[in-house]
Amino acid sequence: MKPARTRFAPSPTGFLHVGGVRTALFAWLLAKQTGGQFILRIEDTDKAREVAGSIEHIQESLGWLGLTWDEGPTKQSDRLDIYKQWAQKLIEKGRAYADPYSPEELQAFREQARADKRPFLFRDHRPENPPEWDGKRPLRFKSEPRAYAWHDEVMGNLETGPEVVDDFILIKSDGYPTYNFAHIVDDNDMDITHVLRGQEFLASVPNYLNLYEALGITPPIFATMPHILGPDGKKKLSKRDGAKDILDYREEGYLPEAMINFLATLGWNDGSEQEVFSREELIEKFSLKRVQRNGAVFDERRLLWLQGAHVRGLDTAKLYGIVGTKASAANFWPPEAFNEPFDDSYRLKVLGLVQERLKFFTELPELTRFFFVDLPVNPELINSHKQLKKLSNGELKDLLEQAKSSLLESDFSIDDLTARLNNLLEKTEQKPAVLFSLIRIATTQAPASPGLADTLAVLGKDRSLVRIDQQIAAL
RNA sequence: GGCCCCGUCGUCUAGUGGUCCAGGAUAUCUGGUUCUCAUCCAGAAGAUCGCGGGUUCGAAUCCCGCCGGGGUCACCA
Repeated sequence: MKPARTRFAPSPTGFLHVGGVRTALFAWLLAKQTGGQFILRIEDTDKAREVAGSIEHIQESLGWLGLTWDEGPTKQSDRLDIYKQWAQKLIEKGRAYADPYSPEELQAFREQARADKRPFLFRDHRPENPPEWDGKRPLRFKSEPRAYAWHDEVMGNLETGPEVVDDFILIKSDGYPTYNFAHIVDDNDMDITHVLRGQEFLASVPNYLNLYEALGITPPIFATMPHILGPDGKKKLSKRDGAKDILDYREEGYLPEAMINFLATLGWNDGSEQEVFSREELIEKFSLKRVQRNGAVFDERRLLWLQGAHVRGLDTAKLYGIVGTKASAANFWPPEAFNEPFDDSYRLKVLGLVQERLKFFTELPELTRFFFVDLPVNPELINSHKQLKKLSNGELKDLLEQAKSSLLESDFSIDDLTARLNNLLEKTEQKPAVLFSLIRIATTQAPASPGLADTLAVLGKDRSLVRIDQQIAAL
């Protein structure tokens, strides 16, 4: 496949949400797959909607996901002269004219069209002798409506009649170009080969096609992405539905690999039954032709599962680097994890034990706190245990004393601990559900923890015995 | 209202005329894995393929109609 030059062209109006990121991802995958370039372009032609800091925020978001750009960010506001030059060409060719109407007059036309239950077309009101364009009025494209049939890599073959082509605005009265005009000039200037964009632009394509012709530009390949849907399965996912800033997922401790896997398989699959993909596999296997035409509901439970799958698949040492160290700008450990005498080796062992039950990283403190702090005895853990609550305090104490005297002799290796725990089972004639539960509760004071022998081995002899004593004293 | 897009288990999806009274994953439920949670394994339940016609020996797959949903008709992108 020839090298593709794709672009992601957000407007700096706030944070990036999953929909925008997925479009960026697909464009990036296409560029990587073909050995082409991925370009970041900022569509800042609407001064009123611009939000300070969003350009940096967008770059931060793409950076987190590893969607690095080869060129840009280029701001459209820096290219005003270029749009004016192309506009001038259109004026000279008689394909652009000044819009003589006031906003109020325009609004009246629209309302009339609405009342007549017909679509509004500006060209129905095209002035016979438009004033010369002074840069203070909007400049409109003089369309030459005709029917179009074109191909969209995702949507397939599309066609429309001439009735949908209209005289849209090229340059606004503030001197800035519209998206409709600027993106065509820019894509041409930047040699963009594939334009990926959301479904909301589909209806405008005939207009663009008409403009491409007037400009003498060969259109790029179009690929229209279906919407990502909210929980109702109908409308586009919105902030109201909980569409979050993509960087929020970083704060919650999601892996960029999991997010990318999730987004890529929301509306795309390779035709096999594979669900978990690495970044490299996505680059290799992605294809626009296999992108769904229908919208897909954003289901965070699927993201959660994928996150777990990626976390489990990671080398523990690598995961350790990701959840952060004391020196990191941010880490996900409970603060006590950095108290004396806990070191990297201890924390690494703890992480190894909780890795398979770790989903997003903000869960790490509740999963691991008891490895770093002697939690107070929680009587509820025994009182609510369906076997332990039947035993008297004397019986419980006796079991713990027996455990203690055996563990006192142990070297706390996994093998020795396992052997001793099994011996205790025989000696006390108790079921694991009783004995192991009791020791587990005594040594962790947590509703859930990794396997008993593993946990004891990591806690070590001193901490384990202190906690057993603590439990005995509380009975 | 015009134009355009879409319609397979709750969700993400496989499927392009027969191997599909529809496969996988997830979510849910059940059982197993010496203790809890998780993982893992096994199993259950879950879709008259939006509806109705037609073409065909045979249709989720092709054709027509309808219904439902969405997008668009901005000096926003």
